[in-house]
Amino acid sequence: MPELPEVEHAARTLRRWLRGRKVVRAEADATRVFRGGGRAAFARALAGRRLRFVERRGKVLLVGFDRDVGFLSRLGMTGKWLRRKQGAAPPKHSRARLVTDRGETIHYVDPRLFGRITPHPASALLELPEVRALGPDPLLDGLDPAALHERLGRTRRAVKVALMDQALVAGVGNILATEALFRARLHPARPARSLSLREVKALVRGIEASIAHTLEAEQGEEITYVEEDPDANPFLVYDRAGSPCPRCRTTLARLALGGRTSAYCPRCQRP
DNA sequence: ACGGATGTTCGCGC
DNA sequence: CGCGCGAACATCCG
Repeated sequence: MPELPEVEHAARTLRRWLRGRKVVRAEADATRVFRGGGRAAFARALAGRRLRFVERRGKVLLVGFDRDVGFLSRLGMTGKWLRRKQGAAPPKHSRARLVTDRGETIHYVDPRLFGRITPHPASALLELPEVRALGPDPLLDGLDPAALHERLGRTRRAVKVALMDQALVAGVGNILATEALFRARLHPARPARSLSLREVKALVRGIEASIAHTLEAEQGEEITYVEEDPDANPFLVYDRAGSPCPRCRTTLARLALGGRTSAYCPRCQRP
């Protein structure tokens, strides 16, 4: 479930679940989620701690508690946080848990184990190299078309590959890049440096519109992640290769770039 | 059964 | 150093 809009939704949800709450017990199973160490520290340090903040930077969640305790959470490809009432059966693939003073359990669930939880002092989270290395966050910082145009002009990569570089823009993944390029009518393989400022402006609008669109789809019941909605692909072109373009009805094509596939309209998005 | 999936990271080669 | 490519990670789904 992880790209900027989904992670933003996860942050808001986690914030609501844990606001004002104290963690009475924390558990962490021995899995790759804690690669890099900190599994024992997670369980030990969080017991008795009260939430201070849940922040997001790009696709990264930063969770802080009192006494300067905290952790960073990356959801990888299939990570998510879920809440279960007292006595409820744990969800499948629960990898770590926070039991609150209301008796609820907040599970970190991750079938493929691509996600990661890393304990750090709460005050250090924003200063971590992996957080500082992130480019501007479209929601928190906004995107400056002139600055993005300048950055895109410095690479020989395809615009879609450049867009997914977290140092250029934080939080854009395969879906968001695919959707934003469609909205901006830009071919995914266009060299990033070939884009005019006018085209970059359209791209920024495309990114913002795609984020807003996905966030809207996420708003609903507390555990309703878009991905879990069977048969409800809320995207314009992502995963729709072979279907008609929503704009001109031309059959959408598929293209692989940087190991990821894009759907695009060969008529609306010319090379 | 085979292939691909919203991410990150590493090694290899040019 | 920049960049493309493939692989690896582990599970599910069609």
